[in-house]
Amino acid sequence: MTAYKRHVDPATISDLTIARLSIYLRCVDRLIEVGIDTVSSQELARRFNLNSAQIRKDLAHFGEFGVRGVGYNVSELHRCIVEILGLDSERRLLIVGAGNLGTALCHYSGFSGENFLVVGILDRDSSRISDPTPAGLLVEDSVRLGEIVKQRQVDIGVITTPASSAQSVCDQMVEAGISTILNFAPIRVRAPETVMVKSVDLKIYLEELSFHLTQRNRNR
Amino acid sequence: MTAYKRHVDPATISDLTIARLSIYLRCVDRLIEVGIDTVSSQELARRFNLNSAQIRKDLAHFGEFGVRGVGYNVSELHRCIVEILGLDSERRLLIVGAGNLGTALCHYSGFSGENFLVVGILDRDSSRISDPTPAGLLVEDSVRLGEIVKQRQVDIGVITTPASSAQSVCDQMVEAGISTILNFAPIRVRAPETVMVKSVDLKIYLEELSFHLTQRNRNR
DNA sequence: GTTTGTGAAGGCTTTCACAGCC
DNA sequence: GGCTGTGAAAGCCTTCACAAAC
Repeated sequence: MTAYKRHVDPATISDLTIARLSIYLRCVDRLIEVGIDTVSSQELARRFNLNSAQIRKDLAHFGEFGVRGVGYNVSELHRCIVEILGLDSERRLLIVGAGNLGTALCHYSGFSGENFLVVGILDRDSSRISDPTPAGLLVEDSVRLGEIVKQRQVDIGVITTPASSAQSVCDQMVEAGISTILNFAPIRVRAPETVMVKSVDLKIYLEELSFHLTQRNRNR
Repeated sequence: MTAYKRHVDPATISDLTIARLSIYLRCVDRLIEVGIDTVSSQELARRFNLNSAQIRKDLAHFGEFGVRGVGYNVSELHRCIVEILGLDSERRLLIVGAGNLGTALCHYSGFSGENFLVVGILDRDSSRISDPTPAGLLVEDSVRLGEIVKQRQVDIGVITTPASSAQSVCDQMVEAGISTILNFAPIRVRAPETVMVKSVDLKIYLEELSFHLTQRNRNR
């Protein structure tokens, strides 16, 4: 039983639209905090620096949530976006690579709060194994990856190894049956079509900013 | 004296092109490791899962680096991309928000290696102040932000506070003269046109993956 | 022969603007 | 009056395909 009706084939919905739904969810959260219970797309756009037509179009992919002449009911909108994004189900994460970034994400609230839960952190370097992370998880040996994925019902694999081992970790994850991977290693990992891989390279953001600093200095 | 000539107004170059230059740089790094010294756009595309026309077009914004019939000289390409992105200058970062993410980034190699250097980490919570981070930096009081920005010649401000304080930290950074900001708080911060703000919301990636897991389960 | 650099085409995304509804 | 939902327009990005260069 769903609270919303899809208007279009979900496979045709752009990742950009999905990413924006997350943003809208943050906005709606803030409106709830402030105690607002009805909001128009214009008001949302004005408050959070968005485009009202885009908000309406994004939401329209999933049904008709609004009331013409009135706007959207904030708590209903919240419920619908949560359901669309599947945030009403628990998602179990396994982090592979217990370096700085891996251990950090392990206790980063965004990664282990509400419906997301880190169920393990692995490394192949024996000197890191058994260091208890501040979150209370032990670092385990990555040779146990396959076993752990099954035992702990991992939904999402997170790669935080150096570039050199990322592809092999990805292969092991796919082999173990993981179909959804978040990769922080600075390399494009390859996986079968059926596996969803999302890559995030934090250094790219710094390098982009560096480019803009360079431009700024030239224009002086 | 620059190693490359711009063909177009840099302001018209898309951020997507700049982000890809970072990716190309990683690829070129790997080619250098492997000892390859000439590469065609086709070969680059094949090896790293890219599009050859796009590589050529991206590079063409900044000059003519290739030799027709031959390809690109790997070390020259490396030098040029480094220069375009401004990675030949030191970039000094100040992190504000000494929670899990902030302290993690502080010793994440991508953030404090080569030309990027974390010169300070601040928090307004007195219980966090003076905890030495593993990188050896002390957490300082964020009331000193303006002073520290000037003293330590900060180039890039990094916001790792909760959403609720992000806008105020951003305002303080702008006030202190920082023109380039990387924001990890899950909120769109507002800044004057002259300030470049890049936002990264790690939770969005998880929520996107969660959406795809939901789709997958429905289609069963 | 090979490969670059690039106009043109195609595809995708955002924005406009208004009919339809409250 | 107001606001949503949406076709059409505009804008942006990627890909194709080939002339120019080696």
